[in-house]
Amino acid sequence: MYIRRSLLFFLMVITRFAPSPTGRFHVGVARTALFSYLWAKKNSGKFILRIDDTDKERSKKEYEEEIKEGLKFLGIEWDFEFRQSERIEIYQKIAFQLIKDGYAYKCYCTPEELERYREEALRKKISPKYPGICRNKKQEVDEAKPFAIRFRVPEEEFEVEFEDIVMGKIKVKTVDIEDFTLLRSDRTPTYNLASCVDDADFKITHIIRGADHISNTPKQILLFKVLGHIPQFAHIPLVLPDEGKGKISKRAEKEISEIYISELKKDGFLKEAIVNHLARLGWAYGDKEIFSIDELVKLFDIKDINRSPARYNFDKLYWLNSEWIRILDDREIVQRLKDFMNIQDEPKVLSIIPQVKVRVKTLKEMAEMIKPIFGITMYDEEGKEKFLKNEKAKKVLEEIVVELEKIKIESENARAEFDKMMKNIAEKYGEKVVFVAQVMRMAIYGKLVSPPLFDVIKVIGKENVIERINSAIKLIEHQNQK
RNA sequence: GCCCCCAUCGUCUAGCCCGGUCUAGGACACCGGUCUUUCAAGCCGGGAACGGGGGUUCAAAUCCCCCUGGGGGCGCCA
Repeated sequence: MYIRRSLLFFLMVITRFAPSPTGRFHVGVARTALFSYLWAKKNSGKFILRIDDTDKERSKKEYEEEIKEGLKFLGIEWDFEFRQSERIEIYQKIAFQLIKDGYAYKCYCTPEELERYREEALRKKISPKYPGICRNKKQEVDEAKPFAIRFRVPEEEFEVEFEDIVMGKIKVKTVDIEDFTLLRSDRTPTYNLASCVDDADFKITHIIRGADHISNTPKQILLFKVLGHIPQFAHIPLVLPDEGKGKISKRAEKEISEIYISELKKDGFLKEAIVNHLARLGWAYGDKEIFSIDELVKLFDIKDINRSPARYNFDKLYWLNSEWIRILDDREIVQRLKDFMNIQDEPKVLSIIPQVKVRVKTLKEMAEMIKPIFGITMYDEEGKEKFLKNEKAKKVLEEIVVELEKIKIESENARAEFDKMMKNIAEKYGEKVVFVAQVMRMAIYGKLVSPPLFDVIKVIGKENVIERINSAIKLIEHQNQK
């Protein structure tokens, strides 16, 4: 499916997200994907997914899968996708053509030699760029020796200048740009070559990528000029980890699993919240905090992105997630809950959602809070110790059984009757209502925390509740015997 | 060492471009209070920032310079 070349084609915004499948899909990468996607959508353009897998050593299929799954989960859909490994011949052809046209040359320096130059330069504290040894060598010599192909940066001293949509005007002198490699000695293309060729071929209008690519841009512009297509650039500041130093990808190998999209999904974060949070990192729209993806498409603008790096902030993500749990329709919540618990009786779950959704921050927590409705698998130890122990608790429970029998749960004023019952029992045993409530909560839910008791009873059903209370009574008796 | 970028509460940010309306606004987090059968949520309130130094100007968070601090890059990685 190739994008048709038409008049529209030249006006259309085309962005791309070009991850290299050499690592997991984390929030930093996801944000650049999101921004590229938003910009394309906002302009009714196209969004391309390009897998930059020219590094065959490090590229892994599993990472590619994780990236795609992550994008799908977040709702970032692409119009077209391809892999650079499928286009190797194209890059090679162009590299050799560039030699013919005088824009590139063969470099016979060995990796070992280059490494030596580098180390020496670093030791002498001078710029470790390629010294241009092969630049003026006769090109036909040593045809049998392995060679790489390097770009010939113009001799004249001038400034390569570009207007970055986010960063503003950036100028770099040609003397500060080295003769970068286009094709390796094993004939595989480097990132700079493959990336520019593709961006030119697919007529990418806006390259939106991380700020770590700023220093590649002047090189690429030189190459783009030769290729005849220069996109606009928008370099977005990197996302910094929650704490500590260095960029997120360098810390990614470490223990922080919360930065991976797949982990966030597993932990019960909603795509709405993640997207919302990602968008607000380095971008704002007045005082507005909650953005749906549709609103983002409308309101987002690359030029409003901040130039300073933002720190990833879990507290805010949690807050946004709880907000989104409340915003989403209860039926939708039930569907999404299926990844976290087995749901046979949907209506039952649905009926308790309103009481649960204000109490949790993630779907995972939500599932945990709902599960006891279908049966107590174990009693909370601390709660058992506190409320399911002595004779008084037993008496209270027995009393509850008797009184509960009298209440018609479905009737109009059942809730009021229930409240009155609790109060009366508390008074009778010289306790506060809290005590009675907690004893009951432990008996029917097995936990110290639950949705309001009356709602729980309604969902579980009076018969089952009484059964559970009787089990709890037996538990107390059993413990007292010991 | 060289190159590029940045700098407002702890964090994300509004304001900065087009100086006065900023006794610097919002949000998260935090701390009080209130409500309450648990836990939350809600409501009310609180503390909390223009990195430092020079200019320019009647007036600077806003413009200029220096310093400091932070980030990124300097591969036959992407």
